[in-house]
Amino acid sequence: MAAARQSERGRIPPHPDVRAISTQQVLEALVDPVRRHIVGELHAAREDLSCGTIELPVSKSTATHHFHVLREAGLIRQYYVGTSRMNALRREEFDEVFPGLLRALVTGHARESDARREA
Amino acid sequence: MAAARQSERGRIPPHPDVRAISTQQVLEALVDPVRRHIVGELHAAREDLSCGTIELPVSKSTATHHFHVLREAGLIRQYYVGTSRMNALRREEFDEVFPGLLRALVTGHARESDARREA
DNA sequence: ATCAAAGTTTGACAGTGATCGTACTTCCTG
DNA sequence: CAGGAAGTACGATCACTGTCAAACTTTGAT
Repeated sequence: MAAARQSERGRIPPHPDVRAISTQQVLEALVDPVRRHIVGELHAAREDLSCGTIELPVSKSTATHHFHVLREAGLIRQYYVGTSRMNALRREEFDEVFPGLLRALVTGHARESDARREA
Repeated sequence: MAAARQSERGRIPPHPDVRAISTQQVLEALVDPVRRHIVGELHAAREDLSCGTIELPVSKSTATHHFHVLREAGLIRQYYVGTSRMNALRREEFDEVFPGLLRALVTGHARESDARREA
């Protein structure tokens, strides 16, 4: 392979193997509402999203922190496209190790978002 | 009803309606490993357990705190029998509002307990 | 060559929550 | 009724984590 693919250029630290992630780590990641929002949006969008396209009520540096935590918890995979860092939900991989968990939480996310909108 | 049942005597504050519990509150309750252990034990035991019969690596006062959090999060129901405070997992109720969540987490609990035992 | 856009890194700060010991309450038993 | 068992309540620590601003890096456009 003569040239590294564009997606690989932006030295993003290696992603963890989901099988090496503990329930503890996953819950610590998902207990934060901002991070749960990110996961919910990625799940609903059904496509990869750049950090910037997900509206968050925090500063950019804080957002970076949250994406970092999600990546370390095996929930998202990140790669660069130009200057944008893309985020992909690691659905299948995650589901194999924590069956039903993502579904259960995203259900709650959707339900409570609806409730907010109706209010 | 001439006499209050024994179970009702020990003024335990009223239990919340599970439908009024947010995902946020549930996750804050379950992110703590001690509390997850309690839930796991209640789930495995398939019967109500007094606070004292669940071994915990913390002091009594801290244990009280954890049971309190679980009760407020709609995960357990408490009642007195003599001087013992019994704890019942609110399975069905909880499952109706957060379908799949308990199952998903207890699965992880069991799996990781097994891993520890094998080591 | 610049410039702007998109994120990252670093350091500091503040709020929260888990923890403990001590003192207190209730209930059962001898 | 005295003693013990089972928890609770209260305050005080202490560590962690979410937050931000400021300075920096990399990439794409003009």
